Amino acid sequence: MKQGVRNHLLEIAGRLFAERGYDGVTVREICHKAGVNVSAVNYYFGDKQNLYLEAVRVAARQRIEEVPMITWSADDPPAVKLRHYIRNLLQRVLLNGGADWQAQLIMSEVVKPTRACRRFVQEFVRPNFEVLLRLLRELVPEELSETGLYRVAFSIVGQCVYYRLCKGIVRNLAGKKLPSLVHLEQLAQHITEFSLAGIYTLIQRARQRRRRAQLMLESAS
Amino acid sequence: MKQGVRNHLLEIAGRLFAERGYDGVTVREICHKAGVNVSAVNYYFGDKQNLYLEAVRVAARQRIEEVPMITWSADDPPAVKLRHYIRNLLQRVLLNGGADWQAQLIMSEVVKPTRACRRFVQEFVRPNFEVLLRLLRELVPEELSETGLYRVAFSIVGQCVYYRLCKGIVRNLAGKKLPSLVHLEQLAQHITEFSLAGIYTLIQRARQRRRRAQLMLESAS
Amino acid sequence: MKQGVRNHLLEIAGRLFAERGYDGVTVREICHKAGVNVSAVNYYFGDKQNLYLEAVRVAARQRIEEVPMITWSADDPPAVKLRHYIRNLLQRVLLNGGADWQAQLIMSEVVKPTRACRRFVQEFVRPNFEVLLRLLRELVPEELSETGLYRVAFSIVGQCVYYRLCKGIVRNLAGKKLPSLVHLEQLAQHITEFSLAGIYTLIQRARQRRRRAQLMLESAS
Amino acid sequence: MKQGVRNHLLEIAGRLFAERGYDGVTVREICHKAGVNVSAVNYYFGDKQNLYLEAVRVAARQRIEEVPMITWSADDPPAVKLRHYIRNLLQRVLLNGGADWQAQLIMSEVVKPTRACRRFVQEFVRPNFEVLLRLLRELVPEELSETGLYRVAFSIVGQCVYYRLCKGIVRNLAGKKLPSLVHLEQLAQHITEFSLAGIYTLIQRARQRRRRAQLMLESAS
DNA sequence: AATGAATGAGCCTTCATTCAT
DNA sequence: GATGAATGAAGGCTCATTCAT
Repeated sequence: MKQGVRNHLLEIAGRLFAERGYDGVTVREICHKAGVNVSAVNYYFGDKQNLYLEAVRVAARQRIEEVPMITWSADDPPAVKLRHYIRNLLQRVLLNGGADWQAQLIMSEVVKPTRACRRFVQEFVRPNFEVLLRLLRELVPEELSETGLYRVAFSIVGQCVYYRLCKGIVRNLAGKKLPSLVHLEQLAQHITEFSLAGIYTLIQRARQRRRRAQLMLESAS
Repeated sequence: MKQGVRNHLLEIAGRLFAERGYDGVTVREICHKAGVNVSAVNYYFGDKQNLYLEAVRVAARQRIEEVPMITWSADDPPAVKLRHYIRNLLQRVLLNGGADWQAQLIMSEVVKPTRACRRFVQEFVRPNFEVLLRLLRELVPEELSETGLYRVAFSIVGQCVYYRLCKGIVRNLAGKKLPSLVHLEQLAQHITEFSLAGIYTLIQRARQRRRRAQLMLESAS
Repeated sequence: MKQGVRNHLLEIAGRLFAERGYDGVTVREICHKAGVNVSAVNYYFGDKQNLYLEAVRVAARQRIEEVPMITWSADDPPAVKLRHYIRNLLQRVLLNGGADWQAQLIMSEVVKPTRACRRFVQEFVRPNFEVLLRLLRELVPEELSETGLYRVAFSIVGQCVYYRLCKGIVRNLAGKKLPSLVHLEQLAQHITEFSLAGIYTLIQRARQRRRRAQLMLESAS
Repeated sequence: MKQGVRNHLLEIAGRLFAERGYDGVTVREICHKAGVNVSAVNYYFGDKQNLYLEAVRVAARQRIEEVPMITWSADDPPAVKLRHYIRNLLQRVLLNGGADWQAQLIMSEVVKPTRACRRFVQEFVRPNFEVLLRLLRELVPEELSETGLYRVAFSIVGQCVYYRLCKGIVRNLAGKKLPSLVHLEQLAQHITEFSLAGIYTLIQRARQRRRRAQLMLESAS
């Protein structure tokens, strides 16, 4: 029961921070809505800042637990792995049930990292990104430059997180089409296909370049 | 010189708002940094809120003036138009020179619209989006559903705005590769190719579906 | 001791409000003079307005407690009742000891009711006035019109409250005679006699009018 | 036309000050409603304080001009003079047409004199009061003490000014009877009769006291 | 003579935080 | 361990006033 208050506080605070931002929420309101004393925040977390930090941390941890990184069998074809990765990312990013504030909170930090969270956020994002990079390396052998690889990775991630970051805009532009648009499986399918097509084109183009270079080499010899 | 103070105030305020958000900036600081009186904000704009609103408006207007929407000749092939559109969007979104705060400010509103700006932002975003939709309709004839079309549009926009929205993350993950990554022309080229590949694939898939359906129809007759 | 600060604040604030009016007093000064924090007013009363309202309320309540409405025995002659009433009103209205600000504050509201206090003041004044009306009805039977009755009542009240409302003027005009002028018993005696004389005259005049009317009636028949 | 602005300013300001008090009115509003520049008040009057002072002065002067003190023929019976005096006072005090703010403004100062106006107000009130005192001396020969005389004078003045000072209360208590209650002639008639009755009673009582004293003197000799 | 842009003191209030209990 | 009364720094804003024109 002791931990109960602390967790309850984190839950309430996270939700409010996600909704209205750090400055948009007062300690009083958090405590009031949590049904505890005004100084509970300071008592349990020392600081409003620290409460915020903890809330983000908890949000991230819970999100990861709820949607753990998939583990592939080594012999899965890379294209399948990519689909899994994308669906995984979308799951983390898209709303699911009542814990939407978690994604919202994390995204706020991703977009504009607080000084308190900067390192934490990086440590949260980087591993996921490196998994994606390794995965893409399997798809696109040595033909593609490192920079090109990063661009592909960002293209994929960008498509996914857009639905969360610009949620308000998407909702407004989509209108009645919204539910079918953000349908998880279909969306994952779309982004995967769309991206794979892009990747294959890049590969072909790289191959063409290589062949052409070889031909020029041969004709030159 | 009369307009000087007002504009200077907008410049300073916009920069700070973009950096630290509405609540993260005090009127006092704005005025101090602008080298004018504490009550200058109230004098010129009546309100902190109104100063913010005006700053966003100015940012958007300036951004549009600096990077006006391209006008295509009617006989440009759609693929070329798309490249133009994407480069245009990237130009608006990516940093250029000292006026980076403009894009930053607009993006903040796009991600989480203030009540004061909600309508304004929608009126700012929607027209651009509809240009894209019409453009995509030229590329993907009747084969693609409306929902599919929206997904493609969002995929394209998502890739572009990602570099701004997650600027901090991109910078951190890219490290030394950052400059070459965000090189405007190359980036526009990449996203265009990547997206066109995706679009063509969708078209082919749609055609295949149609043929298969026809075959089944013929064999059934 | 808990209530101490709150009450002290009410005392100080009431005194100052009575002296210099609502706008003439700052929250800072109130708190400073009360020896408490600047935000104590907001803490205890939420609002400067509310502090004022409460101060007026307290002043009225205390005044009523200090000088409770007299209760007559039913067989007291009306003239005696009137003397009691007048002395009672004078007591409430005239300065007594250190709590002069209470009467002052109430009178300010009577003269120019704040929107916040309007209803409250009416509810405070009306009952007292109706007691007077009933009392006068005992003195002046059906001979006097309702309007005439009200005029008498206002004449009585006017004489009493004058000493408070125009206290400054009275003090200045009276000079050294002030203490003997505002001597409670003598003043009550004066106003009672003065008013009773007026009332009796009105009654006689009314009776004469009635007799004359009767005579004309008889002579006409 | 030059004086026009100054006078217009005084008119507008007086009206507003009477309505909402010194602190309840801003210089900006006065100037705005007068259709002149923001700094006109400072230009013409140097000060807000000074504008207020002038406004009160003007109000008093105009009031005196509109309702000049009556001059009696020496052989008017004192009772008639008193009726004139009372009607005169009521005229100055009661609302008449659009210039009600003048009386209101003067009364505010009478009730609570500003430091700026204190002496001025006294000089305005005292002469009128002394006229009344002389008049009463004609009615009540040496029988009445000085203090008694003052009490009578205050009783008369109190009845008159009550209708202005407690205008709000009177209006509220009187309800529909208000118009007939404040009818100038009738009200003057009432207060005169009421007061004369009181005076005569005092005289008779004084005479009785004297006779009794004489009788005791004679029986003692 | 008259303007109005600009000033800065000061107001009420909010808020995170502390400290005695 | 937990409370909540009390704090004081700081915030946005209003307002009378000034000064260059």
